[in-house]
Amino acid sequence: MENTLKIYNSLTRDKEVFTPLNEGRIGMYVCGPTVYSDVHLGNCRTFTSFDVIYRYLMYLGYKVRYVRNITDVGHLEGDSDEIGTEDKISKKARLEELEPMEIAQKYTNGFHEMMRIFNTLPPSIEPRATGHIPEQIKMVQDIIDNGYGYESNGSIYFDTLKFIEETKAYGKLSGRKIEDLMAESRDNLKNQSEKRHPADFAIWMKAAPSHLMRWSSPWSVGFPGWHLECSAMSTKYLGETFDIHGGGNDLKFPHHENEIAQNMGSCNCSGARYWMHANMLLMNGRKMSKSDGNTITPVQLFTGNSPHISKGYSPMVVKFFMLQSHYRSTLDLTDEALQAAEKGYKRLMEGNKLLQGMKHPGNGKPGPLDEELNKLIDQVHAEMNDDFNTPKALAVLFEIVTKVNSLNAGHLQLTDLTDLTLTRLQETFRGFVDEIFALEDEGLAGESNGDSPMDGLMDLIIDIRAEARANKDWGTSDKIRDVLQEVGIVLKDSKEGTSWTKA
RNA sequence: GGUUGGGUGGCCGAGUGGCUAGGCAGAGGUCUGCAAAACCUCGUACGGCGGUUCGAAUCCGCUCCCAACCUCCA
Repeated sequence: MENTLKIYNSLTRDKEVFTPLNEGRIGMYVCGPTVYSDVHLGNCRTFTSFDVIYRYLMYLGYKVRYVRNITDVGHLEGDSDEIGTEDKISKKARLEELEPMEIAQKYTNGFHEMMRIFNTLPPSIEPRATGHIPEQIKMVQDIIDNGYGYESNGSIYFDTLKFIEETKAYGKLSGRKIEDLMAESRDNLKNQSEKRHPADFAIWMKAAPSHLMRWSSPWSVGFPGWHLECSAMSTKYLGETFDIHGGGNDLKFPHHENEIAQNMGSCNCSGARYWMHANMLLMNGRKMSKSDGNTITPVQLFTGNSPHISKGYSPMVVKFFMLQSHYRSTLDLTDEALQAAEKGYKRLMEGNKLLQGMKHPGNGKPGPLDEELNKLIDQVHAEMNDDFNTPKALAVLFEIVTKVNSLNAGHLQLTDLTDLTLTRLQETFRGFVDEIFALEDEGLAGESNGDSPMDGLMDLIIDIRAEARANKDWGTSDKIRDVLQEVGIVLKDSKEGTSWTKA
């Protein structure tokens, strides 16, 4: 098993050994949401994936600067680049009769709240597009100065055709063939377009009179193009060249391709060295889409208020469900799969709790079991090092859970492993559950510290039931068990006694 | 039509030349007053057709099907 970190680089379509630009430090940029409506569940998957990646990089000891933007201007509705096409934020502002910035703030707040619910860390820097208008104007100017931008009726377009002819550096990320792009007829444009070529894209747009969001620039009162903010802000906070750029797979083209072109076009520098793309969350085998009803909101998922699911699933169950697939694979959300995830999540968390509560009796001897456990510990790290393979890492953790349960049930003996191995096991498991996957324990089970009234109460009830059982008073004993079950508490009998968890 | 990635046992989902993925569901067993939980055992799956190879789910060719992107979307 390899113990060096490998990352699949979309740019080269290959897994590569990861080496940061500056030893010990990593700059990572992830394309954040456009805040014009409630968070989409797919966003949650992408940002949860990158949160685990962020956390794992830190777990490995790197100092990571994680930049994730908020796009609050420039993202147009429908077929873009035409004067008069509405900005998503502006449109929503008009519909809700609010200031554009109120819209941006409202949905940014909602986004943050959802990210908290999924127990993800905030990024180191969360820049907003509207907060970086001067930087974007400067980048437009640089692109013009380098000959890759042209003005047309107050708007500035990126001259993709010229960029392709001179650099051959367009289309690599998305696999588009340059010939195909160039072959696109200029007739496609008809007469209404200001663009010279269909592949050109706006980097600065002159604002229509009705447009609510507008800034002065050397060319017109207007606003920056959609792709520009990421190029400008990643450059500002991470430098002209940085380590990792991430985002959803659907941003690969044209967004990321254009970002690269802008970086090259403005400073002739390459931008990100490793491009990472998270794949789509599907439902019933197809991409979630609001337009055809094939969608579910995070809140609906939690409450069960949706025709697509039979009941609600907690945020951590949903997160666990996501971690059970690789970030580069599509994931199909189904009710059955969620039910399976719910049970799996509980098994994992119960296993962790049992393991953390174990005390080594001393006199542990190394042997086959000890060796096996140490192998598993190495393996779980190796799996994560292999392009953040969370499903495989989880599979290894489940193998450890089986061992832990066997130890607990007395089928295996703690004396067959060393004190050190138990400590390693506990640290590794805790590290993965708490620090890397960041799965919170929603069970609220009877904890060993037992200082809440609930714990005292449960101790009493369990004690009474134990007495009844000792007296073979099965009526009382079963009544306690059944009634507790009805209120959502499950009793678990074992040789060591009885414990409880919330159902 | 072009680009990219897929089709794995009942479901979800890893795996990329020989060696158990894992979770859930299902069957049998152990334990238990009975259950639950836990543990043990079990399915021998890789779209189809050819080819390469001692050996292929894994490589090559053909073919069928699916998804995403190509227009805003994580």
